[in-house]
Amino acid sequence: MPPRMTTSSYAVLALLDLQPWTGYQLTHQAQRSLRYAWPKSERLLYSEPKKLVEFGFATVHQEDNGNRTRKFYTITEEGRQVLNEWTSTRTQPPRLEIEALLRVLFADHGSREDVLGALDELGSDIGEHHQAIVELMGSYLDGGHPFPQRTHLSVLFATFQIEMFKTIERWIEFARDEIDEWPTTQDLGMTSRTESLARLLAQDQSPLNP
Amino acid sequence: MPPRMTTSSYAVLALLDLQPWTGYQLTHQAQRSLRYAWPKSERLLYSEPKKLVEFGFATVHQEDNGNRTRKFYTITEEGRQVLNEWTSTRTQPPRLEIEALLRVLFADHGSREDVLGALDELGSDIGEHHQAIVELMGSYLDGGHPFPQRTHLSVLFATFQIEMFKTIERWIEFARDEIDEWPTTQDLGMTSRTESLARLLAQDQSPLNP
DNA sequence: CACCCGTACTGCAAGTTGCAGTAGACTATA
DNA sequence: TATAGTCTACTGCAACTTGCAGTACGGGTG
Repeated sequence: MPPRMTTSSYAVLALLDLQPWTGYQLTHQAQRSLRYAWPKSERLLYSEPKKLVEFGFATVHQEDNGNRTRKFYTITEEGRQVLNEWTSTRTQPPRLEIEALLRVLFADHGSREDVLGALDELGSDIGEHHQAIVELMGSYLDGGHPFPQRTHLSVLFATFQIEMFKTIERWIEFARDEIDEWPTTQDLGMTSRTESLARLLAQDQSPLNP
Repeated sequence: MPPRMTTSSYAVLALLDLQPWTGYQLTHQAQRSLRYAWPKSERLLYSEPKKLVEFGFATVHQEDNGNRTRKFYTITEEGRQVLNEWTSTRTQPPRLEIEALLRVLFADHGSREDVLGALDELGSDIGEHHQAIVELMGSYLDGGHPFPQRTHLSVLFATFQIEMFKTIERWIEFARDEIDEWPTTQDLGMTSRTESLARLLAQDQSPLNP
């Protein structure tokens, strides 16, 4: 019956520590800034601040804007406290959900075009976010960080994203080249190319960076 | 009321296409082979084959093993058909959930040791799986693939994993070095190091591979 | 004045997870 | 030979999370 503080609750609490937000603003801010570390749905992001109020880790006050009201959430002293305590708890293991990879693993149920299409979708998703983060870094240099004292954290985080995106994009190109060599998706087994690949991997060497 | 075929349902169906499995075997097989493309809980993996039977995409038959029964699930012709149709549908966007990164982004609520600890946890999680996949590639070379005709797919998938793991491990080292330079976690803002980092990222260059 | 888009949410069903619980079979050790 | 521990083989349930539909106000455009 009683809900618990989840990682998502702490993520929202950490945003509230920056400034008070409305539910609507929180959903947008969270989806922009937390998307590649802790992606959460709009729906959840509306619910979390309510939970925080129940716990006493945030307060809510209404502001009238014409005929409608907006609810602003503000962190409390207790909220700041549990946020600080959270930093020394154990983290959950990482979790990568990439359906396009599943399509590669089971590519033998479809055509070469099918699996290449899945790679295209992955590439354009990643490409969009890649471009966005590069542009964001440009804006930081022009003095555009909304919380300038936190720039060192944002930039270190962005470094991860850029590395990740570049890696995925390089692999997609590699995979496309590999699949272009296949006459079909099925029953190829241990070809000579696959064998030399496996040999590299078994020695923990990267086939992408020669 | 009526459940739908989810990506997880297709993933299980694809495993059933390889051979019949019991629920217990499915959970283990799925967690070994799909873990880094489509990680799902043991609980769900027990439920999915039941759903497939309801849909008529699998059949179940009991085998007696002493005083207990094991339920084996087998794919049907309709199951094979929908599996083939699945390959040309759109994929879901990728989703990376990494709590350790959230700890980096909000590192200013704790000590340098706290955030370094979170990076350690990420490193050992990734390290374990990195080692496992390298060993798996070794066993493939020794003729150990359970479905030899699928080796080309498994190895291409493994290439992704190795690249990903190496990238994360390199970034962790980089981040550790960066954090070692910080006198504290808070309010550093745009230091000269951070600025040169941001400058590289804004030009879409990797600071890790000089 | 109608229509569309952005703001600002809520309700609900279904998908998913973690944990506790149940229970038989096999193995090592005292 | 008793018993403890581990592996096999699941089920039930509460809580967490998502996606979608629905509601409704405000501002700008034609």
